[in-house]
Amino acid sequence: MMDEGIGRVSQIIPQMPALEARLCRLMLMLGDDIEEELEFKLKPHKLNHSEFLTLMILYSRPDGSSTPGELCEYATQGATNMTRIANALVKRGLITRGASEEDRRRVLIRITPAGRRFVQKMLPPMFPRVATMFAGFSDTDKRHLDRLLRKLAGNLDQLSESRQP
Amino acid sequence: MMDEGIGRVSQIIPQMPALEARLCRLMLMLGDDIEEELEFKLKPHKLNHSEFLTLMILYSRPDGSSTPGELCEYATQGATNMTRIANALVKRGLITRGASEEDRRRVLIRITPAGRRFVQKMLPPMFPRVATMFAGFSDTDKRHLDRLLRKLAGNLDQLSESRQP
DNA sequence: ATTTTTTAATTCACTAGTGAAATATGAATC
DNA sequence: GATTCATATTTCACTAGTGAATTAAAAAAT
Repeated sequence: MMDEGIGRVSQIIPQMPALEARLCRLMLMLGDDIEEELEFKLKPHKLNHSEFLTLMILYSRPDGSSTPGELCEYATQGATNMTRIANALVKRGLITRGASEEDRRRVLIRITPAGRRFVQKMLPPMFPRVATMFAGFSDTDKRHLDRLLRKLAGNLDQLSESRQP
Repeated sequence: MMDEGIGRVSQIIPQMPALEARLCRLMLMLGDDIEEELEFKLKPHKLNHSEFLTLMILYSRPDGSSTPGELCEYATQGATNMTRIANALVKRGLITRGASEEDRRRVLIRITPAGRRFVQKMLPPMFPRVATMFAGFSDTDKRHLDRLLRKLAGNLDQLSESRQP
Protein backbone atom coordinates (compact mmCIF):
# COMPACT_ATOMS: atom_id res chain seq x y z
CA MET A 1 0.00 0.00 0.00
CA MET A 2 2.67 2.50 1.03
CA ASP A 3 4.87 0.96 -1.66
CA GLU A 4 2.33 1.72 -4.34
CA GLY A 5 1.93 5.27 -3.06
CA ILE A 6 5.65 5.95 -3.16
CA GLY A 7 5.82 4.23 -6.53
CA ARG A 8 3.24 6.54 -8.03
CA VAL A 9 4.85 9.64 -6.56
CA SER A 10 8.27 8.67 -7.88
CA GLN A 11 6.76 8.20 -11.33
CA ILE A 12 5.64 11.83 -11.30
CA ILE A 13 8.83 13.09 -9.63
CA PRO A 14 11.56 10.76 -10.89
CA GLN A 15 14.49 12.43 -9.10
CA MET A 16 13.06 11.31 -5.74
CA PRO A 17 15.24 8.86 -3.77
CA ALA A 18 12.40 6.34 -3.66
CA LEU A 19 14.26 3.51 -1.97
CA GLU A 20 15.47 5.75 0.82
CA ALA A 21 12.09 7.39 1.24
CA ARG A 22 10.55 3.96 1.59
CA LEU A 23 13.06 2.98 4.26
CA CYS A 24 12.27 6.22 6.12
CA ARG A 25 8.59 5.53 5.98
CA LEU A 26 9.18 1.96 7.20
CA MET A 27 11.26 3.18 10.11
CA LEU A 28 8.57 5.67 11.07
CA MET A 29 5.87 3.03 10.92
CA LEU A 30 7.91 0.57 12.96
CA GLY A 31 8.72 3.22 15.53
CA ASP A 32 5.00 3.83 15.94
CA ASP A 33 4.24 0.10 16.09
CA ILE A 34 6.84 -0.55 18.76
CA GLU A 35 5.67 2.45 20.73
CA GLU A 36 2.12 1.15 20.56
CA GLU A 37 3.20 -2.28 21.74
CA LEU A 38 5.16 -0.72 24.58
CA GLU A 39 2.27 1.49 25.69
CA PHE A 40 0.06 -1.56 25.63
CA LYS A 41 2.37 -3.32 28.06
CA LEU A 42 2.61 -0.23 30.25
CA LYS A 43 -1.09 0.56 30.40
CA PRO A 44 -1.92 -1.97 33.17
CA HIS A 45 0.70 -0.22 35.30
CA LYS A 46 -0.67 3.22 34.48
CA LEU A 47 2.64 4.41 33.14
CA ASN A 48 3.29 6.09 29.83
CA HIS A 49 6.43 5.75 27.73
CA SER A 50 8.30 8.75 29.06
CA GLU A 51 7.49 7.97 32.69
CA PHE A 52 8.68 4.40 32.17
CA LEU A 53 11.86 5.49 30.45
CA THR A 54 12.64 8.00 33.19
CA LEU A 55 12.08 5.39 35.85
CA MET A 56 14.27 2.89 34.00
CA ILE A 57 17.08 5.40 33.67
CA LEU A 58 17.02 5.95 37.40
CA TYR A 59 16.82 2.22 38.03
CA SER A 60 19.86 1.59 35.87
CA ARG A 61 22.04 4.19 37.57
CA PRO A 62 24.46 2.73 40.09
CA ASP A 63 23.29 5.12 42.80
CA GLY A 64 19.68 5.34 41.61
CA SER A 65 19.70 9.12 41.44
CA SER A 66 19.92 11.96 38.95
CA THR A 67 18.73 15.51 38.29
CA PRO A 68 15.90 16.79 36.09
CA GLY A 69 18.35 18.24 33.61
CA GLU A 70 20.26 15.01 33.22
CA LEU A 71 17.05 13.02 32.88
CA CYS A 72 15.88 15.40 30.16
CA GLU A 73 19.01 14.69 28.20
CA TYR A 74 18.89 10.92 28.52
CA ALA A 75 15.15 10.63 27.99
CA THR A 76 15.24 13.28 25.22
CA GLN A 77 12.48 15.25 26.87
CA GLY A 78 12.02 18.94 27.43
CA ALA A 79 12.52 20.30 30.92
CA THR A 80 8.86 21.25 31.02
CA ASN A 81 7.73 17.72 30.48
CA MET A 82 10.24 16.31 32.94
CA THR A 83 8.67 18.41 35.66
CA ARG A 84 5.33 16.77 34.94
CA ILE A 85 6.86 13.28 34.75
CA ALA A 86 8.61 13.77 38.08
CA ASN A 87 5.38 15.07 39.61
CA ALA A 88 3.58 11.91 38.50
CA LEU A 89 6.28 9.54 39.75
CA VAL A 90 6.64 11.33 43.08
CA LYS A 91 2.89 11.15 43.57
CA ARG A 92 3.08 7.37 43.19
CA GLY A 93 5.99 7.08 45.58
CA LEU A 94 8.31 5.61 42.95
CA ILE A 95 10.82 8.45 43.20
CA THR A 96 11.66 11.26 45.62
CA ARG A 97 12.55 14.82 44.82
CA GLY A 98 14.79 16.89 47.08
CA ALA A 99 17.10 19.88 47.02
CA SER A 100 20.76 19.37 46.19
CA GLU A 101 23.27 20.24 48.89
CA GLU A 102 26.09 21.51 46.68
CA ASP A 103 24.08 23.44 44.14
CA ARG A 104 20.82 24.79 45.42
CA ARG A 105 19.52 25.43 41.89
CA ARG A 106 19.51 21.70 41.38
CA VAL A 107 16.89 19.18 42.35
CA LEU A 108 17.88 15.65 43.23
CA ILE A 109 15.70 12.85 41.99
CA ARG A 110 16.09 9.38 43.43
CA ILE A 111 14.32 6.08 42.88
CA THR A 112 12.74 4.70 46.06
CA PRO A 113 12.88 1.08 47.26
CA ALA A 114 9.22 0.86 46.23
CA GLY A 115 10.24 2.12 42.80
CA ARG A 116 12.87 -0.61 42.49
CA ARG A 117 10.41 -3.30 43.53
CA PHE A 118 7.89 -1.92 41.05
CA VAL A 119 10.38 -2.18 38.16
CA GLN A 120 11.48 -5.68 39.15
CA LYS A 121 7.90 -6.83 39.23
CA MET A 122 6.67 -5.23 36.01
CA LEU A 123 9.63 -5.99 33.76
CA PRO A 124 9.66 -9.81 33.44
CA PRO A 125 6.10 -10.13 32.06
CA MET A 126 7.17 -7.89 29.20
CA PHE A 127 9.94 -10.22 28.04
CA PRO A 128 7.98 -12.84 26.07
CA ARG A 129 6.44 -10.30 23.71
CA VAL A 130 9.78 -8.55 23.20
CA ALA A 131 11.30 -11.88 22.24
CA THR A 132 8.36 -12.52 19.88
CA MET A 133 9.10 -9.28 18.08
CA PHE A 134 12.31 -10.83 16.82
CA ALA A 135 10.95 -14.28 16.11
CA GLY A 136 12.56 -15.70 12.99
CA PHE A 137 15.63 -13.49 13.36
CA SER A 138 18.89 -15.40 13.34
CA ASP A 139 21.77 -14.14 15.45
CA THR A 140 23.32 -12.84 12.25
CA ASP A 141 20.11 -11.00 11.40
CA LYS A 142 20.13 -9.30 14.78
CA ARG A 143 23.79 -8.35 14.47
CA HIS A 144 23.23 -6.98 10.97
CA LEU A 145 20.18 -5.03 12.07
CA ASP A 146 22.08 -3.61 15.02
CA ARG A 147 24.96 -2.56 12.78
CA LEU A 148 22.72 -0.93 10.17
CA LEU A 149 20.61 0.88 12.74
CA ARG A 150 23.68 2.28 14.45
CA LYS A 151 25.05 3.48 11.15
CA LEU A 152 21.74 5.17 10.43
CA ALA A 153 21.79 6.71 13.90
CA GLY A 154 25.22 8.15 13.18
CA ASN A 155 24.03 9.76 9.97
CA LEU A 156 20.95 11.18 11.69
CA ASP A 157 23.17 12.57 14.39
CA GLN A 158 25.13 14.50 11.80
CA LEU A 159 21.93 15.78 10.24
CA SER A 160 20.65 16.94 13.60
CA GLU A 161 23.89 18.80 14.28
CA SER A 162 23.53 20.55 10.95
CA ARG A 163 20.16 21.86 12.09
CA GLN A 164 21.24 24.19 14.90
CA PRO A 165 24.91 23.81 15.96
CA MET B 1 24.96 5.29 27.32
CA MET B 2 21.77 3.35 26.65
CA ASP B 3 23.95 0.26 26.22
CA GLU B 4 25.37 0.66 29.70
CA GLY B 5 21.92 1.18 31.15
CA ILE B 6 20.55 -1.98 29.57
CA GLY B 7 23.73 -3.79 30.57
CA ARG B 8 23.27 -2.89 34.22
CA VAL B 9 19.60 -3.83 34.21
CA SER B 10 20.29 -7.20 32.61
CA GLN B 11 22.89 -7.88 35.29
CA ILE B 12 20.21 -7.52 37.96
CA ILE B 13 17.55 -9.32 35.90
CA PRO B 14 19.47 -11.88 33.85
CA GLN B 15 16.48 -13.48 32.10
CA MET B 16 15.90 -10.23 30.19
CA PRO B 17 16.29 -10.49 26.39
CA ALA B 18 18.92 -7.77 26.42
CA LEU B 19 19.85 -7.85 22.76
CA GLU B 20 16.24 -7.57 21.66
CA ALA B 21 15.48 -4.86 24.19
CA ARG B 22 18.43 -2.89 22.84
CA LEU B 23 17.16 -3.24 19.28
CA CYS B 24 13.74 -2.03 20.42
CA ARG B 25 15.24 0.97 22.12
CA LEU B 26 17.32 1.72 19.01
CA MET B 27 14.26 1.54 16.79
CA LEU B 28 12.36 3.88 19.08
CA MET B 29 15.21 6.37 19.13
CA LEU B 30 15.62 6.25 15.36
CA GLY B 31 11.91 6.68 14.85
CA ASP B 32 12.04 9.81 16.97
CA ASP B 33 15.15 11.07 15.17
CA ILE B 34 13.60 10.61 11.74
CA GLU B 35 10.39 12.22 12.89
CA GLU B 36 12.37 15.19 14.17
CA GLU B 37 14.23 15.50 10.89
CA LEU B 38 10.97 15.32 8.98
CA GLU B 39 9.26 17.94 11.13
CA PHE B 40 12.28 20.15 10.62
CA LYS B 41 11.83 19.95 6.86
CA LEU B 42 8.09 20.54 7.16
CA LYS B 43 8.25 23.49 9.51
CA PRO B 44 8.97 26.12 6.82
CA HIS B 45 5.79 24.97 5.09
CA LYS B 46 3.78 25.10 8.30
CA LEU B 47 2.77 21.47 8.01
CA ASN B 48 3.06 18.79 10.64
CA HIS B 49 3.76 15.13 10.05
CA SER B 50 0.17 13.92 9.93
CA GLU B 51 -0.98 16.76 7.70
CA PHE B 52 1.91 16.05 5.33
CA LEU B 53 1.21 12.32 5.29
CA THR B 54 -2.48 12.89 4.62
CA LEU B 55 -1.70 15.26 1.78
CA MET B 56 0.82 12.80 0.31
CA ILE B 57 -1.69 9.95 0.42
CA LEU B 58 -4.16 12.07 -1.52
CA TYR B 59 -1.44 13.16 -3.93
CA SER B 60 -0.47 9.56 -4.61
CA ARG B 61 -3.99 8.37 -5.33
CA PRO B 62 -4.74 8.08 -9.05
CA ASP B 63 -7.89 10.20 -8.70
CA GLY B 64 -6.58 12.41 -5.90
CA SER B 65 -9.53 11.72 -3.62
CA SER B 66 -10.52 9.69 -0.59
CA THR B 67 -12.74 9.73 2.50
CA PRO B 68 -11.89 10.56 6.13
CA GLY B 69 -12.29 6.94 7.17
CA GLU B 70 -9.92 5.68 4.49
CA LEU B 71 -7.38 8.38 5.30
CA CYS B 72 -7.54 7.42 8.97
CA GLU B 73 -6.63 3.88 8.08
CA TYR B 74 -3.74 4.73 5.79
CA ALA B 75 -2.36 7.50 7.96
CA THR B 76 -3.00 5.46 11.13
CA GLN B 77 -4.83 8.33 12.74
CA GLY B 78 -7.99 8.46 14.77
CA ALA B 79 -11.10 9.84 13.13
CA THR B 80 -11.06 12.71 15.58
CA ASN B 81 -7.68 13.84 14.50
CA MET B 82 -8.46 13.43 10.82
CA THR B 83 -11.25 15.95 11.23
CA ARG B 84 -8.76 18.47 12.55
CA ILE B 85 -6.23 17.65 9.83
CA ALA B 86 -8.85 18.06 7.11
CA ASN B 87 -9.97 21.35 8.65
CA ALA B 88 -6.41 22.64 8.50
CA LEU B 89 -5.81 21.54 4.91
CA VAL B 90 -9.15 22.87 3.69
CA LYS B 91 -8.40 26.21 5.31
CA ARG B 92 -5.20 26.42 3.28
CA GLY B 93 -6.94 25.47 0.06
CA LEU B 94 -4.87 22.32 -0.41
CA ILE B 95 -7.88 20.00 -0.29
CA THR B 96 -11.65 20.26 -0.63
CA ARG B 97 -14.30 18.55 1.44
CA GLY B 98 -17.71 17.72 0.00
CA ALA B 99 -20.64 15.39 0.53
CA SER B 100 -20.60 12.03 -1.21
CA GLU B 101 -23.35 11.38 -3.75
CA GLU B 102 -23.86 7.65 -3.15
CA ASP B 103 -23.56 7.53 0.63
CA ARG B 104 -24.54 10.70 2.35
CA ARG B 105 -22.86 9.62 5.57
CA ARG B 106 -19.61 9.91 3.73
CA VAL B 107 -17.49 12.96 3.12
CA LEU B 108 -15.35 13.20 0.01
CA ILE B 109 -11.91 14.69 0.34
CA ARG B 110 -9.99 15.73 -2.74
CA ILE B 111 -6.61 17.34 -3.35
CA THR B 112 -6.85 20.63 -5.23
CA PRO B 113 -4.62 21.77 -8.12
CA ALA B 114 -3.03 24.16 -5.62
CA GLY B 115 -2.42 21.18 -3.34
CA ARG B 116 -0.67 19.31 -6.15
CA ARG B 117 1.49 22.29 -6.99
CA PHE B 118 2.33 22.71 -3.32
CA VAL B 119 3.53 19.08 -3.05
CA GLN B 120 5.54 19.29 -6.25
CA LYS B 121 7.26 22.39 -5.01
CA MET B 122 8.03 21.31 -1.45
CA LEU B 123 9.16 17.75 -2.11
CA PRO B 124 12.40 18.13 -4.14
CA PRO B 125 14.25 20.26 -1.53
CA MET B 126 13.76 17.42 0.94
CA PHE B 127 15.61 14.88 -1.19
CA PRO B 128 19.25 15.74 -0.40
CA ARG B 129 18.85 15.23 3.33
CA VAL B 130 16.94 12.00 2.82
CA ALA B 131 19.78 10.72 0.68
CA THR B 132 22.29 11.83 3.36
CA MET B 133 20.48 9.71 5.94
CA PHE B 134 21.66 6.64 4.06
CA ALA B 135 25.15 7.85 3.26
CA GLY B 136 27.59 4.99 3.49
CA PHE B 137 24.90 2.40 2.86
CA SER B 138 25.68 0.05 0.00
CA ASP B 139 22.83 -1.25 -2.12
CA THR B 140 23.15 -4.54 -0.26
CA ASP B 141 22.90 -2.71 3.05
CA LYS B 142 19.68 -1.05 1.94
CA ARG B 143 18.24 -4.32 0.69
CA HIS B 144 19.17 -6.07 3.93
CA LEU B 145 17.71 -3.30 6.02
CA ASP B 146 14.53 -3.34 4.00
CA ARG B 147 14.22 -7.10 4.41
CA LEU B 148 14.84 -7.05 8.16
CA LEU B 149 12.48 -4.15 8.76
CA ARG B 150 9.70 -5.85 6.85
CA LYS B 151 10.22 -9.03 8.81
CA LEU B 152 10.03 -7.04 12.02
CA ALA B 153 6.89 -5.32 10.74
CA GLY B 154 5.32 -8.71 10.14
CA ASN B 155 6.03 -9.82 13.70
CA LEU B 156 4.68 -6.58 15.12
CA ASP B 157 1.56 -7.02 13.05
CA GLN B 158 0.96 -10.37 14.69
CA LEU B 159 1.53 -8.90 18.11
CA SER B 160 -0.93 -6.11 17.42
CA GLU B 161 -3.56 -8.61 16.31
CA SER B 162 -3.08 -10.50 19.56
CA ARG B 163 -3.95 -7.32 21.43
CA GLN B 164 -7.61 -6.92 20.45
CA PRO B 165 -8.78 -9.21 17.61
C1' DA C 1 31.69 43.80 46.49
C1' DT C 2 28.36 44.75 43.20
C1' DT C 3 26.61 43.89 38.74
C1' DT C 4 26.00 40.94 34.87
C1' DT C 5 25.61 36.60 32.78
C1' DT C 6 24.63 31.81 32.85
C1' DT C 7 22.33 27.71 34.46
C1' DA C 8 18.27 24.96 36.56
C1' DA C 9 13.83 24.21 37.31
C1' DT C 10 9.13 25.53 37.14
C1' DT C 11 4.72 27.72 35.50
C1' DC C 12 1.71 29.11 31.81
C1' DA C 13 -0.33 29.05 27.32
C1' DC C 14 -0.38 26.50 23.39
C1' DT C 15 -0.33 22.28 19.70
C1' DA C 16 -1.14 17.33 18.65
C1' DG C 17 -3.52 13.36 19.39
C1' DT C 18 -7.05 10.07 21.93
C1' DG C 19 -11.46 8.07 23.83
C1' DA C 20 -16.30 8.56 24.64
C1' DA C 21 -20.48 10.48 23.37
C1' DA C 22 -23.48 12.78 19.87
C1' DT C 23 -25.48 13.02 15.32
C1' DA C 24 -26.97 11.40 11.18
C1' DT C 25 -27.43 8.24 7.42
C1' DG C 26 -27.71 3.65 5.51
C1' DA C 27 -28.58 -1.44 5.95
C1' DA C 28 -30.88 -5.28 8.07
C1' DT C 29 -34.62 -7.40 10.51
C1' DC C 30 -39.24 -8.19 12.11
C1' DG D 1 -42.71 0.12 6.61
C1' DA D 2 -41.15 0.68 11.46
C1' DT D 3 -37.52 -0.59 14.35
C1' DT D 4 -33.08 -2.08 15.35
C1' DC D 5 -28.34 -2.22 14.19
C1' DA D 6 -24.14 -0.64 11.93
C1' DT D 7 -21.24 2.92 9.80
C1' DA D 8 -19.23 7.68 9.13
C1' DT D 9 -18.14 11.89 10.84
C1' DT D 10 -17.90 15.38 14.22
C1' DT D 11 -17.81 17.53 18.94
C1' DC D 12 -16.13 17.60 23.61
C1' DA D 13 -13.14 16.65 27.41
C1' DC D 14 -8.91 14.83 28.32
C1' DT D 15 -3.50 13.38 28.10
C1' DA D 16 1.22 14.29 26.37
C1' DG D 17 4.55 17.31 24.93
C1' DT D 18 6.58 22.15 23.47
C1' DG D 19 8.15 27.15 23.57
C1' DA D 20 8.35 31.44 26.10
C1' DA D 21 8.45 33.71 30.28
C1' DT D 22 9.59 33.42 35.39
C1' DT D 23 12.18 32.58 39.53
C1' DA D 24 16.18 31.59 41.89
C1' DA D 25 20.90 30.50 42.58
C1' DA D 26 25.67 30.17 41.03
C1' DA D 27 29.61 31.90 38.27
C1' DA D 28 31.95 35.53 35.85
C1' DA D 29 33.07 40.27 35.06
C1' DT D 30 33.80 44.91 36.52
